[in-house]
Amino acid sequence: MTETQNSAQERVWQIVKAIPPGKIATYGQIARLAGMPTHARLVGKILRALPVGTALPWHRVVNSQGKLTNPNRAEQKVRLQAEGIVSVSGRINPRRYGWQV
DNA sequence: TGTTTGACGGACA
DNA sequence: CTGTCCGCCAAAC
Repeated sequence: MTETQNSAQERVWQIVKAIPPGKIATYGQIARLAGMPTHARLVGKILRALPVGTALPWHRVVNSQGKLTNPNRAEQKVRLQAEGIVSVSGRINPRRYGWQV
């Protein structure tokens, strides 16, 4: 494993960890903040590799359409609701819950 | 080293 | 609104 891979991974972790409670961010947004504007999919890949029970708020990451696309979306929805994030018709309103950086 | 995959995104019908 | 298509590119295969 190279250092660039490592730092990319750590940057993503750092950014996800910085998402405020009650807010959500998109994969593309995280990729851009990490300096990899074209690697939204890589963000998903990195999050997928997180250990179960990680302290990172992975549940605050959704796609650009405000939808939950991960394999564990049921759990994610529960966690989001626990933070007061309401989805309308299966979507999250970015105007209210989007993470303004 | 060539091919496929994918927690994406945006354009389009 | 839903569904389809394509560009993207590191990883996995």
